[in-house]
Amino acid sequence: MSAMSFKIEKRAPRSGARAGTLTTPHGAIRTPAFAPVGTKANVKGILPSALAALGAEVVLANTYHLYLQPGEKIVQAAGGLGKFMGWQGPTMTDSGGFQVFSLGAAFGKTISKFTKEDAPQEESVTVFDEGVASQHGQLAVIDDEGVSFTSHLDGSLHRFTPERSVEIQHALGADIFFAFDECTSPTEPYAYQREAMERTHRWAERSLKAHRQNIDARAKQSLFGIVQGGRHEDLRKESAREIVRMGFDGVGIGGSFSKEDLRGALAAAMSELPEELPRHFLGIGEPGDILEGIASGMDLFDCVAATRLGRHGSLYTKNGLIHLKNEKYRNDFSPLDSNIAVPGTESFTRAYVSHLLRSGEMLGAIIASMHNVGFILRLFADARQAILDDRFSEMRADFLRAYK
RNA sequence: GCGGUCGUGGUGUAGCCUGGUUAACACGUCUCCCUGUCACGGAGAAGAUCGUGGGUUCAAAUCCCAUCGACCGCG
Repeated sequence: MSAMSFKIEKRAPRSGARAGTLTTPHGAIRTPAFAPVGTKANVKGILPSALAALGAEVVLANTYHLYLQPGEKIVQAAGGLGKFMGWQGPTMTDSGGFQVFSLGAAFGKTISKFTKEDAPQEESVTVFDEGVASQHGQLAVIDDEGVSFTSHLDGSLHRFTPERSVEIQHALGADIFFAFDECTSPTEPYAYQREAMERTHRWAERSLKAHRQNIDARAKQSLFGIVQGGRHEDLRKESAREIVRMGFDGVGIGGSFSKEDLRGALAAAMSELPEELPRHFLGIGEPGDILEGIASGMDLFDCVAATRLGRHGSLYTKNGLIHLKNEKYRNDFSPLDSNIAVPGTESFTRAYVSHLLRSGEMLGAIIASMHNVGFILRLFADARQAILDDRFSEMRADFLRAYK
């Protein structure tokens, strides 16, 4: 018996889009839904009450970060992630797989969720042998059992295995958590993508086993398996089949893509997923990618872009991204987005927030983060309503026409 | 009046003693970037005829003289 239930209420007629409700022990999530990322048990710059006012129904935090600081025992002692951070709704935790690679091995190097096809192919650093590893300040050593890595905080050595990741995530206590996986660089060759994918499958099996052995956790938490396979459609299909076969409560689509691969790799994975399983698109996204994902049948998303872009001075608007630190916004006294009012930020002008950002005031980052998260949540709300009203394709086309 | 210190991009400084390719650095400015987070970030660009005038020298931000300005001390 799963700790969670998922009900699909409406399917779009001309795409894979669907609207549903995911019910967790801490409340319902109306899908398609966006989970703002609260890595270290906080969505940067936004109070939980404000987050709820913006329309968020679920928050995603991170195993890697909370394990390193303050330690999962503290979060457990607080009564779990939600209680610890003062968020009353559903929560999720990511397994730490992605972070071990993006913050450990590649810390400070060029690695991102998306790669640019025209960018020079930088040597990716995901695997070191012991000898080489010991000479690096940052490292991640993968073996079949798990990953040894150094903390990005103090360089200390740590080790994650699928069982350990599950154990930590049980302590964190989120309603939904993810199996520990290996996230490969898209520059790795096909043979390595296959090898990593198969390793991720073995880890998935072990994660599931570890979860099933904990009766208490099983009653309260749901575990999602992660589909890998890089940009290769055959691997994506195979991975989706394997993950589904294992019997997870839901499925996450992981890995890095190039813009060009997104649709194909996604479609390949989706073709193997049963309808009733909730699907989470890990680390996505940007408005265009979100709509692509929804059209493909994804139910859940999480992404740091909204808050990170906001902190760095970029704002989503109905007409596209704007950079508030640009000269022209110094004396632009118009609203942040004249088309969309985001609760709590309606009264601020571009000139004012531009000034706050330029002068390093934290309120600038807060307002911009709130605006962006509110914008994305509004996009999801609109998409969901459009699906219910049988006009998702039109809604998507309309949005993209205005959003350049 | 005398003695001293200092005048280098928007700001603060380095370089000067031991003259020599496109005068360096920080901050600021401008533009771009950010997708399972490294809060306070990354990349690139623009911007100074080195107070002014003369001199020495193949060559002066750098050495010499004068001059203007700022500051300090003594009258």
